[in-house]
Amino acid sequence: MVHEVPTMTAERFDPAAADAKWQRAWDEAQAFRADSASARPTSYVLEMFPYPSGRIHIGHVRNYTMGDVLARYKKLNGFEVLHPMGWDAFGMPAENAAMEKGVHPGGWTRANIDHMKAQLKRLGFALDWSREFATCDPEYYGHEQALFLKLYAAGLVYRKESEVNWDPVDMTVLANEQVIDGKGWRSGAPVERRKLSQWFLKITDFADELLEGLGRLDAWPDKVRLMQENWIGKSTGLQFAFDLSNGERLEVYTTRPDTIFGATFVAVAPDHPVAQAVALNNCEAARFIDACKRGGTTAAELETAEKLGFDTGIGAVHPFTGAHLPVYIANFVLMEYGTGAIMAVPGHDSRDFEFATKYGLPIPRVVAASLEEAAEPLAEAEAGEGVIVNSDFLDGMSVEEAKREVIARLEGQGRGQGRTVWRLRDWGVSRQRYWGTPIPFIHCAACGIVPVPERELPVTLPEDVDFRTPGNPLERHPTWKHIECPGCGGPATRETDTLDTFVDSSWYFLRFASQPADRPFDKDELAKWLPVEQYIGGIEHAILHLLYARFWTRALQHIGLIDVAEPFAALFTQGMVTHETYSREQGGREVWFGPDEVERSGAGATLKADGGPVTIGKVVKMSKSKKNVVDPDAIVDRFGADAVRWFMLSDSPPERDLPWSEAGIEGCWRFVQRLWRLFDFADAAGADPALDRKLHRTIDAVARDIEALAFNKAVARIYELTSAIEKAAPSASRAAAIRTLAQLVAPMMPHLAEEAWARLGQPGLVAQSAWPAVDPALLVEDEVTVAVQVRGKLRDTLTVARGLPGTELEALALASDKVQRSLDGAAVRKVIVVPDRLVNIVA
RNA sequence: GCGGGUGUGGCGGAAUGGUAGACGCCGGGGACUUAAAAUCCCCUGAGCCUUGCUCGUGCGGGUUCGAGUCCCGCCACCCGCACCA
Repeated sequence: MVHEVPTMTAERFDPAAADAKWQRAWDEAQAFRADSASARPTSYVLEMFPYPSGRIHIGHVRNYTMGDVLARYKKLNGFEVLHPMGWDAFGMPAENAAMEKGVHPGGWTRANIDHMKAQLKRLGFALDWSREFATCDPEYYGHEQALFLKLYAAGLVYRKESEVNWDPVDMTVLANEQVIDGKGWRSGAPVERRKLSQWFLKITDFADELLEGLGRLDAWPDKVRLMQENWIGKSTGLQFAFDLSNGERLEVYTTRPDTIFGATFVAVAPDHPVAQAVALNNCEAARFIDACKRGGTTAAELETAEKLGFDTGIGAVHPFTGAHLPVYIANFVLMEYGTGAIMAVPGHDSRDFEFATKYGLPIPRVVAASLEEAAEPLAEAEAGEGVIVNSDFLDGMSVEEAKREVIARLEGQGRGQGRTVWRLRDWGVSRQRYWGTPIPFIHCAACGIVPVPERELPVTLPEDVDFRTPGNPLERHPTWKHIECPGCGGPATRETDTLDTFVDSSWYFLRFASQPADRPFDKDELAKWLPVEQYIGGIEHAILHLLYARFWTRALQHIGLIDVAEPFAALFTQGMVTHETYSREQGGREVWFGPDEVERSGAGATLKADGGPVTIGKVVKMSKSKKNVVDPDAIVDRFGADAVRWFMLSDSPPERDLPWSEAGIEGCWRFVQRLWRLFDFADAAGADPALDRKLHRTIDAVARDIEALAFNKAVARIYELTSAIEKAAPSASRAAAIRTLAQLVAPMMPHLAEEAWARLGQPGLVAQSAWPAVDPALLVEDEVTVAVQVRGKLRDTLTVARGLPGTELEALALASDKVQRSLDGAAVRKVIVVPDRLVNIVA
């Protein structure tokens, strides 16, 4: 597939020439510039902007190709389309590069952006580059600082001393969301707990709204909505106080007040004040608490962790029965959730069951399938629905009735009240890093925390920094942080923490839509574009990025800066690009080879270097360690942008993984050439009604498939139409079909489409043409094939005029030889006729 | 453990309860060519007693004239969460 022939011929499409030519033509025509003043209906198509790591990954190519098809299609349909691109440019890798290679994070980042931008340009994406920005541009992060100060003024930003997740390798604080199985999401190092003063965003103020809003995001994947719902973690229940035998009171929280008569013990977290108090005079208790703290926090350790408890000897008085329940310190109770203390109901909670079994505590049943089964023993905790039993005044009630009754009674006693508890915590945004947005605050010994005055924004990063020692270079910088207090004029210091980079990506879609110099955005201009009509990206952002972006949007709406509540009307999460792996046992270990080191034939594969066989392994996500990566530049060089784009859209549904294969891309390359040859035809006269129908059905189907993001189906339709055109005899219909085909493939193969459009003598750019109109009369066939079944099994088919009455269809079906043979003389009992589709004869 | 998803030829996958396997890849056969590449045509779920018949959408049941599709019960794999009271 080497392109020795540099010129375009009727027989051969040359992407090396065509791609650059049309990319230049689009640039010169500013074909994809979004005009906020346009009178057309608007459409905002957005793909998650990339982190400038150095090179575009094939996953980016898939993501951006999907968005591009949609954006181009929308434009053909008369929309003013906003399809922007930029760079999520702050973050750790730039600092790592600075530490490893001695380069400046800014220089490293900008060089990466330049390279990746050139890579994206080669793929011919219909992007409005005039709106490009990087989040590390002082203009961008300066506006971010202004927004942060506005949220502060509105009481949505606060500072508190708190125990934080400290990553000892990256030497920074992590949000709860960035701790995975007790390890840092980037470094993988076990996270430590430290006390630090941190900046927080009050996302919990919006917990209810964020949860409720999910219900209206019906163009989001259910999976993502569910993940966010679980993350927000709303639960409703009862908080009430037990009187303790030592004269104190103990607040507990439960979601199952209906099971209160089944409570047989009370448990507190090891760091609960009650536990701490006991430990003061009891060294055995202190030792137990210490042991609990040493327990691991990884998933595996938690799963196997035994339920352990320490009996404090204190009794808790049951509010209804007056019974004294033992109070335990228990390792499975969390201080961070609820009140850090629980009423334990072993009969109906699996953890309590396990604990009670171990310590020989009673396990009464208080919920049963029916009143008759009140005495049935419990073999395991039953958390389901049922009727309340063995519970005094609750007996016979449903779970829901009993919950209401218990809450009402304890509220009446002034002992407790109904309460909603959330799993969601406030978002800690302080990072002890250099390469991020400086948090615009000043610490003054006299005035305390002072916001940087707006006229002094942006607070820019100093250029002269040193990365030879770990930690925050801003902290060590000789002059940067020393400043006069804007309040009292005395000596003060700047905040040296920078913002979590997820803040940068929480409002970039607003800045794309509107970018005045003096403000973050213009409210009226935003109203023209927002919400994003279609957002496309990876499932890995289902919680963090998407929840934060939703929060920022709501917070900005709350303070009146914008008029939208939800930033992304529709969300699509695309699958990964995968590739088979090649390996060989060598010196007792598995050695991996890249696709370019291997010769792949039908059944097997050999290593180019020595001709020996290699094992073809599983098709998995592309990764450096397995060496199963393909480089976008290399494949664009070989096959051109259109074949690569076509591959990205073919075969696999876009939400599933797409296995890359050499054979597959070669097939796409052949199709590009096959299409090209089709455009070499002589005009002819005469109609071809069958081809007309095929064409219009294809236009209609491709449009619906693109709108549903079912690109693989659109691709299949285009293959079918191409075959039909190839087989058709020359006619005016055929000529029209070929012209229309150029438009149908324009969103997917824009370069070939432009070249063909020009070759056919059509005016202007196909990218700016109008999507072909469908003639509804041509969507229906005048002949249909009807299936004829006997006892539900296919025996024959009939080709008849569409709309043939059922009685006639039935007669034709019964007259069929094949039907009669199959019936073999049996009496017909019933005939089901579905006009234009099928006849089923039941004998 | 809880929650969610997926399961269809050698592979990626089509299929408003109505002809299972569209379309692509791989493979096979043929045409063209001195030859190869490219291109074009045909075949390609399995089996059999091959005008045709039987079986076939993870497994077992069910509803229906008719089930890949709906219902019940399993199995396998993938993803998310993780002692959240």
